[in-house]
Order: sequence, then structure tokens, then C-alpha cells
Amino acid sequence: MTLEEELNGRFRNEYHKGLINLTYTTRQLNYGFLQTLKKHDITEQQYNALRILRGFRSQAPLSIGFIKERMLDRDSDVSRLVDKLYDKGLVSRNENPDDRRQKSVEITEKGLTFLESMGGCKNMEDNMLKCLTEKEVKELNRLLDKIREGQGYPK
Amino acid sequence: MTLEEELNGRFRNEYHKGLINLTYTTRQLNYGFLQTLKKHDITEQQYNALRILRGFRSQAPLSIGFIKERMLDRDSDVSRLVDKLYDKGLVSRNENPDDRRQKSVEITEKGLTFLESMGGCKNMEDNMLKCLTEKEVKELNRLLDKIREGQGYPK
DNA sequence: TATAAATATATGTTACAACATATAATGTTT
DNA sequence: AAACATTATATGTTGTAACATATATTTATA
Repeated sequence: MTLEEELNGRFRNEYHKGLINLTYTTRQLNYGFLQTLKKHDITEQQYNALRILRGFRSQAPLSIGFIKERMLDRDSDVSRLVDKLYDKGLVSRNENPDDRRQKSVEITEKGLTFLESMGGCKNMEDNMLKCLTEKEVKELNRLLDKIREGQGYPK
Repeated sequence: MTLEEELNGRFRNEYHKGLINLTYTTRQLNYGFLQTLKKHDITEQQYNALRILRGFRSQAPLSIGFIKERMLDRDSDVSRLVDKLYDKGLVSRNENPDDRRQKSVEITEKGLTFLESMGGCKNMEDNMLKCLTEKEVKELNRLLDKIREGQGYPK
């Protein structure tokens, strides 16, 4: 069933529909993913932070600010996010002796194992858009890139 | 700058990028909209509920459940949403004499005026994707529809 | 070098999302 | 009609997002 049918065709125009469609579709895609994360007792933001810590572990340890810059959410409360991960033993956290304002955060073995155990999520991520052809995904990415460029947000 | 550049090209494949791109772009679009709502001291969900109450006022009064079914969010806590709108005087709420379990909720004059005062949002909504051509938006909508159909969610 | 400005992180607060459970009214079954 | 199931809404609870503000440390300026 199309969104148009679902919402009784009450759109002013194609652009209006596009906006709602983006919101609605993304929310739906995200819902399934969130359920998986929930089973592993971790929030989306904690997961993102942990992924960053793994992705950049060649540059470890990382500061709170470094992680913050790479989070999808603007102004994520990384300080408390790392707190939660620390409580679970998934990251280590120390004072940075070079700059005692900073923290040195690193993913632990337990954290790496945890991410491994979520391997299913990776497959899930790759499969969520599998109903599109390669060409269609590329077109989707092109359109999304164009939208973001058109917004004129900093960065 | 493309998402690819921003995130250092660390995507496994085009599908993976597509998923992150959807999340990221939608979040960015939504952010500006949320800021506008915030200025008017109303949350996104309250706004959605109020829009539903206006959109279906030919069938007014509406029950909580009727509104709930039409919310974008699954399992929205419409009972308390309406509570907030009621506190602001934007809706009326009465017991439905035909079925005393139900509430009869209606948008008030103040509620209608309030939505009118947010007219700018409407223009904003229509303009957020204005960087795309009509043809591109249609293609975007087609792709999004296809994604949602491919998910196999109920409804 | 004392003072001010900037930076990095932490903490306080409020409202809300998400979940479970409770209550009241209606519908169904025997 | 009594007992049970279902429905509609409300309430309780917990964690967290979003915001502001505070603290500690470093850097810049006079």
C-alpha cells in the first residue's frame, strides 16, 4: 500500500508528499533496527558511539569531542553516552595526561565482542533496501545528496 | 559535501550508504522543522495530532483511537498528547455518551487559529525539497514507496 | 603574570517516548 | 444474566533527549 493511499491522498503536492514520505519511510526502516538494538539492551546512540570507537581505533584513544563530531545527531550528549558504555564495560575511560580536560576513551575487548555479536545487524543493514536495484539505490543516494546540499546547513 | 565525503567513504556498499543516507538526510530535514515547532511551543506529535483534528473535523468529534490510528508514530501516547493540547486550550474533550469509554475530541477555534499562525510551516514543508525537480521528487517518492512495500510491515 | 577568553567535559533539569499495567465500559458466550 | 473477553483510555515508571549551566583546564591578552 502506498503512503498516498494510506493517508487518503491528502497531500498538497508531490513535494509535500516527498517530505512526509521521507519521514515515514525512514521511521519505518528505523523501527525494525531499533527493535534489534533493544534486544541487545543498547540504544541507537550508544551503538553509534561504539561503532565510531571501533571504526577509529587505529587513532585510539578518542576524546569525547572527537566522538561527538562524528555522531549522526547534532549535540549528542556523548559524555553520558560514554558513561553508559563504561558501565557496561564496553569502553575504557581515562584522563588524558596531555590535556587533563579531555578524556581518553577506547573500546574494550568486551566492546568488540559485543559488536561482533551484533553481526546480524550488519546483514540487516545491507538488506533493508534490497528491494531496490543497484541502479535505484544509486539514484536514491544521488537525490538524498542533492537534498542535503540544497539545505545549506553548515558542513 | 556528500555524505560519502563526510563519513570518509566508510560504507560497505551502496545499500549500506543508502540506509545511513536516509537516516541522516531525514534527520537534517526534520531538525529545521522541529526548531520552528519549538518556537511555537508545541511538539511534533502534538502538531501532528492537531493537524489530524483539523483534517478530519468534518467527522468531528474524534476519539483518541481514531487519532492514534492516523499518527505517524506507532503507539503514540495520544491520551496524554491530547491532554497537553487540552491544557493549551487547542482542543475540547468530552465523554462520548454513546460509548462512555471513548472521548470526543475536537479542535477549538483557538486551535484553528494556532494552526493558521503556523502557516509559515506549510510553506516551509513545500520548500524543503525545492532543490529537486518535479520529476526528481516523483522518482524519490516512487523509490520510497517501493522501499516501504519491500519491508513487509503490516498495513 | 594576572586576567580574561576559550575549550572539554560534566551535571542539573524538564519533558517526553516507550513500555507495562490498570480501570472502566462494552461485547460475547453459555 | 453471570462470567469472561475485548476495547478505549488512563496512569505509572524508567530512561533519555534537549536544553541550560557549571567546573576544570588550557590558551590568549593586556
